[in-house]
Amino acid sequence: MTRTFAALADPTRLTVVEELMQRGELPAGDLVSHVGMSPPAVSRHLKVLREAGVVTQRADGTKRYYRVAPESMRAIVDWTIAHRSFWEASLDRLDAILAEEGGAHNE
Amino acid sequence: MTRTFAALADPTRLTVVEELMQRGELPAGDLVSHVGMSPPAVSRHLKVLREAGVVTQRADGTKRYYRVAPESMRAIVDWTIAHRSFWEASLDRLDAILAEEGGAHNE
DNA sequence: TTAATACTTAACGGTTTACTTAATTAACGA
DNA sequence: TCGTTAATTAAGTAAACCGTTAAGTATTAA
Repeated sequence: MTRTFAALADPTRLTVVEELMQRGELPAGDLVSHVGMSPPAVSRHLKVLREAGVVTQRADGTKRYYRVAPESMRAIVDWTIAHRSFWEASLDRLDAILAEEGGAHNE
Repeated sequence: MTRTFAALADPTRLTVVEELMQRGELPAGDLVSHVGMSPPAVSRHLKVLREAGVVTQRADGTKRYYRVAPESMRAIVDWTIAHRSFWEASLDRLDAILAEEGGAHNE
């Protein structure tokens, strides 16, 4: 889990992941021009994401197409769900306090 | 968002956060004995978590009680939800493939 | 086979991270 | 006030991270 979080802890990598989720699949070159950084730098970031299982690579000719591995996103969702009882309850309580302050009750 | 992920990208800090979510609230000292590290090291980790908004601190006498800020967990949930259409669709498709392979359909 | 394209790996330097022990601050009790 | 407990900040060091340019690999096309 820490490896997944570490992969998303860098602004460039987070941008790449969000771009890939929006566009579906992109070659490394497109990501280079999108993040405005040297190809080697982007290549290293992609390697980190790959080794963390956040993205997968597909080769076609000289191009390497990348896409986000949905399982990795699911892993994050699952982690939050595993501790849902904590933050859900806490936020419900917060909601209740705010509602009471506001003078209204959401039953 | 990267700051939150970075805070959770360290094994010691993730352990601390999970422990705090389970137990609700703990003084720094309890976390020190739980993670088996020197007090200064844990203190620095707690500072990182605090500055990332992942935990909050409450002073009582000489003790500093820590708890997880539910908003930070919610922020992660919201981030996954913002991109849900991507990973949900992808995994549904995967589910469909697996279901077909298994010979069964989950309507 | 030679050249061009797409990308990765190598090598290097500067910054950040994460631990250690030692020193410091703050609150409480005798 | 003095000493103890709880925690933080200071200082120092080794490792990891992130960017660059230069060099290498592989695929396509002339």
